[in-house]
Amino acid sequence: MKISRIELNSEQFFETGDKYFLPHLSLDCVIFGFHDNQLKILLLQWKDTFEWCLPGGFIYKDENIDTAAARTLNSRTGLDQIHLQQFHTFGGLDRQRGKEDTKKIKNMKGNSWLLERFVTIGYWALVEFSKVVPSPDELSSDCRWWNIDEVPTLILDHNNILLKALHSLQQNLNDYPIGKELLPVKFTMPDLQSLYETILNKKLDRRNFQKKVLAMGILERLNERKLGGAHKAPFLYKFNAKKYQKAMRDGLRFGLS
Amino acid sequence: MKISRIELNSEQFFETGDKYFLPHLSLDCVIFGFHDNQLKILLLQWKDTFEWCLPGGFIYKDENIDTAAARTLNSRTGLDQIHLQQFHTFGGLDRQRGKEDTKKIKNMKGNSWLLERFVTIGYWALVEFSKVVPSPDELSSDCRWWNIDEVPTLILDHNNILLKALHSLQQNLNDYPIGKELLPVKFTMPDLQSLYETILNKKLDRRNFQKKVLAMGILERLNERKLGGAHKAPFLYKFNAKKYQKAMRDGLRFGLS
DNA sequence: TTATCATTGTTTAATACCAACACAATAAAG
DNA sequence: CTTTATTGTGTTGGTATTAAACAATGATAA
Repeated sequence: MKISRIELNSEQFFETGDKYFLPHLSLDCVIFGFHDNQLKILLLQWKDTFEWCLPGGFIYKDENIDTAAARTLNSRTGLDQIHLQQFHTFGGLDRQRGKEDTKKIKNMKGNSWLLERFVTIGYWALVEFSKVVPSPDELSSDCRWWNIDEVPTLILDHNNILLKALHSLQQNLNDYPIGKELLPVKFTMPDLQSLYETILNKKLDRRNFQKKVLAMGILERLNERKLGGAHKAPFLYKFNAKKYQKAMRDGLRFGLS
Repeated sequence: MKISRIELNSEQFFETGDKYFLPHLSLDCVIFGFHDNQLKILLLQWKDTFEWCLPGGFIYKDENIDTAAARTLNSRTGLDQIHLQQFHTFGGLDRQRGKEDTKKIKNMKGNSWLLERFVTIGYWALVEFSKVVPSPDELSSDCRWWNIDEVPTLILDHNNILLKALHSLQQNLNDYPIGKELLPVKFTMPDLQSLYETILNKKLDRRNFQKKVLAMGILERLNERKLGGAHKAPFLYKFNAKKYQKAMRDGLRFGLS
């Protein structure tokens, strides 16, 4: 489905955005990628204040919130058809930009709807690093990947939102498969293990890990090895799309028997 | 903390509520209780349309969303200091009351802010059945418990919200202790097992269940038995408050080793 | 008063599962 | 060809889970 919406310039946006968007409500996306054995997230930098923040968005008055999240993700990455996981809604009283920002931010006046208090809906997404084309929006000067453990101080409570997203992702690992979205189509067992270790932030046993993920029944081993490394060449694997999706629906763990 | 807020009558509420509350945003509480071996939830009935719905509320412009949820819970049950678990935010385009409702609902006019499209934040809570004093609000004629499997058709997407809340609660059982909020102070092992079976909607093995919950290390067996039953009198237990809270914080399960 | 009943409390056995370890196979580098 | 670091696979011992056996007990009814 093609999403076509009005594009506002920053002045129009600051002054009349509340004609198009739900007031007091926003969404923020924590977009995870994986590259060079490092977990990364996509951050945006404000044009005038140079502050960093999560890529966020607003919800058109006649738009589903999940659709709005997908639209936001698409705008920053160019990607489509990505699973977005809503994980928490943040509604503290501190979620409001200060009046002093109007002095710094071009075109923003003291009565802008953006200076009101906002409740924000948090989503996270897993995307394939190499497929992303980071794109700043009208209000930002830069959009780029940051290593998860080098993220700077972000505006408002965005560092807290990131923390909660990471925690939600870690919880998710126990119940749902992961990797299809973060890895290239063909990958090795060490690649997958490294991904898990990075997200969970701990070392896993190589041999038991292999047994566990194979037991999930969502992997297919190819008759190919990844050559070029300094040592024994590991097999390449790919996900079985059907079984992967089934596991995404039904989950991998089960409760008390 | 005592919450003191303006009380509006229904006419004022319909006409000027948006002066006090965040527009387009609401919250809904799925309040679980347990009685006669049945899982129950608290529902509210609209005065004029006789439709049933989840007890919901709105968020004052200078109020934290979690505080608003606690206030709503308190208004319907009289209870304080209850853990409220936010589980999902619902933002479909169908979340809007029809214009025809103005004909049925007294004092509601066609331009009421309540007829706009709403995004709602879902919370669930576990409460002790016997301590609740169900109290309708200004707009509702009835407030009472319903067995979870006898819940009628609710307004908008409230049946779906309930379903998601139940699922979230079931997931929660795997990772966090439960029961302190739903059972009286002293209870038997069969009581606790019955609670788990009801929520999970499946039978559990009596002996293994006992071992499992005792292994959690949050129960204390009293030198008392529950007499009056037709057969062997079971021991009474109570929760160790400190250990229970620790388990609530840290969880009971751990991820991949 | 006593046998019966249904349920509870505890123990034990069979099974599945998992962390930890051992060792052979192998691609690249020298 | 030998060395090296890593990968692929198998084994082991311990732990957790499931399942079953059996004794204990409070109420009920003969």
